[in-house]
Formats: sequence, C-alpha cells, structure tokens
Amino acid sequence: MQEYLPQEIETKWQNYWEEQGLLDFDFASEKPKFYMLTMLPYPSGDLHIGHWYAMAPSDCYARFMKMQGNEVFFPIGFDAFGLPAENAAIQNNIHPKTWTYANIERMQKQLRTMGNMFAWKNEVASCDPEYYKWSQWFFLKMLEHDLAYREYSPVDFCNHCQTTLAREQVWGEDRVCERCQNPVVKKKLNQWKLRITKYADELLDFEGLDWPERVRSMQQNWIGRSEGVEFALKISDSTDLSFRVFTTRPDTVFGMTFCVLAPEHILVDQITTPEKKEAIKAYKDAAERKNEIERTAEGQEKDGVFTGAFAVNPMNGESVPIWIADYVLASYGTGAIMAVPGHDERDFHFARKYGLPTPVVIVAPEQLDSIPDGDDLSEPILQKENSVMVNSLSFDGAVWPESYNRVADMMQKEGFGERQINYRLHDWLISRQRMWGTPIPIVYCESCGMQPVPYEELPVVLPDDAEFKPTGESPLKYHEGFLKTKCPKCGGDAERETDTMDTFICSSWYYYAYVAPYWKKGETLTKSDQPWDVEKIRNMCPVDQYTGGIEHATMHLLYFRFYTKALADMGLLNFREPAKRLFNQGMILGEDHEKMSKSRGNVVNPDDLVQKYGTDTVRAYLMFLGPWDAGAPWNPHGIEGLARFFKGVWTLCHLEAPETAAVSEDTKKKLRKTLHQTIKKSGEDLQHFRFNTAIAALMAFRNVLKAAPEAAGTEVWHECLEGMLLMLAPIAPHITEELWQKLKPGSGSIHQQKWPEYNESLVAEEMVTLVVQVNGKVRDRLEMPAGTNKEETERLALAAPKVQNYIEGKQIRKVVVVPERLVNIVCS
RNA sequence: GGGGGUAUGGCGGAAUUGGUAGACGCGCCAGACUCAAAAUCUGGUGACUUCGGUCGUCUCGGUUCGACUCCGAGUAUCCCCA
Repeated sequence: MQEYLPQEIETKWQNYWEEQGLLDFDFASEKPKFYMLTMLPYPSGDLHIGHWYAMAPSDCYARFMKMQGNEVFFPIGFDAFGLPAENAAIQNNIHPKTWTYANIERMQKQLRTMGNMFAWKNEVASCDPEYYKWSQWFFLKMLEHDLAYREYSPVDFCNHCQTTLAREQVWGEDRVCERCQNPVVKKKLNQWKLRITKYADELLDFEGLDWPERVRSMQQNWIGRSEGVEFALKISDSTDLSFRVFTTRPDTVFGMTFCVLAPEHILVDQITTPEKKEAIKAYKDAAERKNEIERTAEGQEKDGVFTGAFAVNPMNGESVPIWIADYVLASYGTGAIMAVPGHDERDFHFARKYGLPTPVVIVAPEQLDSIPDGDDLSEPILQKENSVMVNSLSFDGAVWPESYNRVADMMQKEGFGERQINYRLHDWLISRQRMWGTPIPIVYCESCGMQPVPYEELPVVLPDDAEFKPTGESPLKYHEGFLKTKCPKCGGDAERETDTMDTFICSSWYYYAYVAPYWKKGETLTKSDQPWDVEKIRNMCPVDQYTGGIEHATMHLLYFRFYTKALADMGLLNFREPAKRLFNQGMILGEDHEKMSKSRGNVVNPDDLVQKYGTDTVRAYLMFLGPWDAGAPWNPHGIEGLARFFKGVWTLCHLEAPETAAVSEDTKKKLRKTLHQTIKKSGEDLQHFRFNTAIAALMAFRNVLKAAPEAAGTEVWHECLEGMLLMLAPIAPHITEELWQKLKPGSGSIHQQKWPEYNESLVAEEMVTLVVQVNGKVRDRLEMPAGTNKEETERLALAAPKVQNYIEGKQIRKVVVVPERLVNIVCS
C-alpha cells in the first residue's frame, strides 16, 4: 500500500482543480445559484489560524451545497486599505501600495494552501483604483440623494492614529480607539457623514431574514430607538428665547424642579446673568477637558452651576431654575433636559446635592393611599408600568401608558411640543485624516465653494509618490500634484479634499463587486451608469449565506445593510437586504483559553501545521473542535486524532479482499445500515453548520468498517467506501479526491459528484433497546423488535427476571410506557 | 448598573429536544508487534464501592412516573452596552 503523504497529493489536486477550471463559477449554468460569502480578509501579510477557522468551514459548506446540486459562487478578495500599510510605510520607507500588494500576493499563496473552492477569477482588492472609483461613484450618488453631508461638529479623534473615528470604532467604558487602544479625545472638525439614521427604523426590522438573534439584538440596542416627546421651554422674562428638551417620560413633567443645559448649549452665554458669568465660564472650561465617559458615568458625582436664569414649565406655568451640568451631552437629543429629580436617578442626586426640591408626581398603584412626601424620598420612584400621576393638576389619577398619551396629546394640542422618536444611532462619520484610503471626490474652490468631482473624472487617484513622514498628518496635504486642481465649475484654482474614506465603505459593497470584478475597467464613468452587471446581480444577489465573526455585529454588518438599502432607494438594486442568512463563527482561542496574541505567545501558525499534517487534517480538526458558533481553545494534541482518522480512511480504501471471503449477512446488513444512517446524520449536520458532530458520525462509521475487514471487496464494502469519500469530500477535499479517482477511475472529480442519498427504510433500526426502570432507576435493558406495541412492551418489561426482583411483593401503582424507548414501573 | 450567552469526566465536546448522561476525539492505563522505541493494532477508562450497588451534568429549591433538558433563586464566567 502506498503511504498517505498529504503534502504531495494536496498540491497535486489544487493544481488539477485550477487547471480543469473546477473552481470557476459558471454564470450560464442551469443549476440553482447559491451565493456563499465569507467576510473578506485584511491583507495583513500572514494567514492566521483565525482566518482558517473562519474560512475552512465556510468552504466546507460551499462544497456541500455544490454537492447538493447548486452552482455555488464562493468568492474571495482583500479589504486592502487601512492604517497598518501606512504605518509600515512610515517605518520602512516603503509606499503603502507596495507593502499591500506584496502582502496580497503572499496571502493568496497561503489561501491556496487551504484548498478552498474560491472563485479566484472574481477576486477584488479594494485598493485598486478600478475598485475604489466605484466607492467614489457611490459617494457622489449619496451626495446627490442627500445621504452624504459635511458638518462641523465635535468628533472622536485618536491622537495616536491621527484620525477621526466613527462612533462604532470607539470602544468600551474607557472610550479607546478600536485599533490602538489609546483613549480618544473630542475635536471639532469639518467631517463627512452618511445619513444612516434615515434608515434607523428599517434597520431595526429583520423580517424575513435568517440572522442570529444575538446580532439582531445587538443591532437593535445599538440603534437604540426611544419614543418620547420633545417640547419647548420659554426663558422667563423673555419673549423670544426658548430651548427644547426631549423626554421619554412626559407623565412626570409636573415634577420638573429645574432644567439642565449641556455646557456647550448655544443659549448658555445668552441667558447667564452677569453675576454668574464667571462661575459658568470656569465650569465650561473644565467640562471641555473631560471626556464623555467621565461626564456621564453613573457612579460619578454629578455637579453643575446655576445660570441665574429661569425657564417656564409650559404645563403649569411654574418657573424653574436653569443649570448647566456636564452630565448632559450636547450631542445627544437636544442637548438639554427637564430635570425631574423625584423620578430620575441622576436628577435625584443632583437635586439632593444642591438642595433642590424632589416632589413626587407618579406613584405605584399601591402607594396611592399614602403618597410619599418628596422630601422623605431616599431614592427616586422609577416605576413605569401602571404608574399613576399625582400632584399633577387635572392629570391626577392617569395611569401609564394612558398618562403618557394624555400629556403628549396636551402638549401637541397646545402647540409647544410633539411626539418624537430619538435614536442612539449617529450618522456614520466617514472622514479619515489618512492617506491609504479611498479619496473623497470633492474639491474646494475659493469662489464656488465645495464642488463634487464630476463623475467623468473618476477615479480621484492616490499618488504613487507620496512622502511618508512621521508627522502624523496625511501626506496628501503636502502633495502638490494631488492637492492642487481646478474647480470643475469655474475652472479656477482649487484644492482637493485630503481626507479619505473609512475602510468600512469598501466592505459595504464588495459582494456586488465580486459578481463582476472591476466593472467597466478603464472606461469613463457617468452619472447615469449602472454600477454593475445588472443581469448578473439580479441572478446572484442577495447573498444566500454569509459567514463571519460576531465582532462585526454593529459595524460592518450595519453598514452592509445600510448600503443595500440606500442603493435600492437610488434605483440601483431591487432588494433591500444584502444577505438572507447569516452565521457567525466564534473565536479560536489559544491553548491557555486566552485570545491569541503575539504578546501572550499563544499564537498558532497554520503554515507549520499544514507542513506537518496536511491541509485536510488541519481543516477537519478546526471543524471538529466544537460547535462553530461557540469558538474553541486550541488543543495542540487533539489534531493527532484527525490525522489518525484520515490515515485510517486511507487504509480502508486500500484494504484487499481476504482470500476466503466469509462475510456474514449480518455484517453486510450492519454495514449498509450504518452507511445510510451516516448519510442522513452527516448531511443534516452539515446543513446546520454542525461540522463537529458530522465528523464524529463519520469517525463512528470508520470504526464500524474497520471492525469488519472481512467484508473488503464485497459490493456493500464498495458502497460504504464511496459513501464515506463523498461525505468526507466537503470536509477534506484532497484525500477524498485522491482516493476517489483511484477507486473509480474515469468518473471525474469527486467534487462534481452528487451528495449520496439515503434510504429511509434502511436508516430505521430493526431491533431496539428498551430501558426498564423501577421507580425511575434503570434496572434492565431488553432487546426487542422495533414496532412492538405498547401492551406487548409492558408485558415484556414486567416479565423480565431482573425487574421481577425489584417489584416482587410491591404494589404497582403506575406503568409508564414509551414504545421503543423505555418503561418505568412505579411501585411502593 | 442594564441586555444576552455559557456552565456536563483529566481535556475539547455529544445527548433523538422531557425518556439509557458522557457519542466522537484527545489524554491516560493494560496488552500485542519490536532488541528497543516510534508508528500501528486490541481492550479498558465519570467517581465511590463491602462488587450487591450507591452517587454523579455549577449551587439550592420546584414541577414531573422521569429533568443536563422546563420553572424560581443564587454563584461563576464570557460577550455587548452604559
């Protein structure tokens, strides 16, 4: 027998598949199309075991779907813009483009060693001008449709990365940069934003999508829809000055004893009385130096300063003092709140600190008989459901949610307020002060102002000779050739926008690019272009199955959906969701159960493993570790089991028929039954991404075959081997191809075969094991034919000698019979 | 602080969805082959046990003839959000 040498056969078949065109997607195929998409990698230069963990099972699924009779499209590409290339440029004095393309080349090679059925002919790299010209084209379209705008506002800025960040890229309580973990600061800058908030409500709706609950609730929380009322408060002794506040609890409005403006609120300076000016200014200066989290953290002591001015509660005409406090943020809602200290945690502490009254205006129904005095409260009353309004003039006795509606209606009727929906979601900040990204196609002319670059002039190309200095500023700012241009309107001198786009822009539409890579390459674009091969997009999209890491739940996956909706509204797509099904794999951890990182020294190198065990074993082991969505720690020893398994399969396929063939009918029956049971089990498991149990079933099947070597050479044996190889093909494409072509010469690639079918009547067991319990404890096991009826089952169970020992002399109270499974005799 | 997930042998994990707990693999133990080792093969492997059994799925309580599975309370841990 020839030895199993995975490294040799794997390269051989990878080349064979490529030469035979087996990896290419056939758009003309009559078969049903299946678009299988895995999140595109960043070309960091080294394929990590995490990439394998994400991609090998995806490939297995793609191959499985192909065997199920689909024409499967499984493309790959590179998310090739981004900061690491630029950092490398500064450090090594090499252009990011050179660095990136070298990495791409290296990663292509590594990816090929995985043996995936990637449609390489449809590969894209987002840093190619033929790719990003469309990113720019979409930007101009968004501008036209009022989905892109420029705004001067406070934004999150990372000093270390020298760029602004989207809200989603600022992490955690410490508000650190997602990339470098350094704290971000607030800066006021002119920045481009996309109006994702326009789609807030639609993004909350997952109707018809098969997406994990986890992602849906994360997105819903992120969007943070809250219904409330926004109303105006007039400044006392002023006829025209007023400000607006948003509240989700209008039913507590009669409990307002003060209101609070954010220190940055535009009215602050106007309304502050002369004697308070100094204190207010000092407070504002201090607030500016704090970050958002210091200001709003719950444990934090809330402080503030009285402005000297008063506002009028429109519901009862009472005057309340206006304070400023930094726990109110200018960027959220209206930048001002009505403070109801009796019924809000933060307002309560603030009021107690400054001796402001805390009246009670809502109570729980059971408190109605003895309404507490506000002065006695030790904590605010936060009840919502069934709360009853008190001390609220004519509204007394109104019960939530009617209370909410009555106040809201009144405000609306009187014209000083209206119902409003507030979202936590901000518009998407896309400007980055970095060079290695898609240039924003805008020029600034001194006489004509801001002008979009005409469609026909796209792409605005990044210069190849930019100079990288560790100044922290984008080299585009100093590159005359890029910066200086002519105004498209008046022809006069103008300057280009030097900010580039967030790289999440590139990955928001890449799955369309795959379908027809570099569409209209080299051609001049126009405003009325179709950005892709419409026919193909119609056939191929949306994506049937998307896979990727959960870490993208509120970033990429939200942008991804937003883009499709926006493009649909521009008439470019005829569907509104990019992917029908989503599956998120978990994370592969180090041996120490910690996240893999160089600093921990627990990183696993897939290339070394492939070298030692071969691709098939590495792939299969990653799938075998546990449920894919749970992730798993790496166990360096476990992989031996998979290596043995494949060696075992290899041996079985080379087993020769014994000289004296004496194989019993029972053995044949058993083999055939196991085959059909395994087809059913592994097929169902693969369909549901349960790779681990599918492989376990195949191992069990191997064990059964191994125990019956006398059957080698028989017809059943061949059926079993064929079945084994076919079922194993999506998991281990190389060894199965090798063995298949040996076993069935002339039948072509195993990857063009159909998934085997099972016979339901062969799956069912003829004999079953019946468990007999006495008072819930297992006392005996009986073999009996399947289909034995209830009465007979009970009779056999009661008659069993072992059982007799336990029930002798006792009174039988009840007998529970579950045919083919169990009998429980309850006695005393 | 709020929301969500998870908890099963020495380890990774199975369990027909309320019916034999521990499939499959790793590790370990014993045996075969070998001068020896590796590889391979065979058998064993939850704990305790007086070898009859008894206990056992994070803890406590509940529902049920029967609970890893359902309900309530708690602990630990992970993720997301503040």
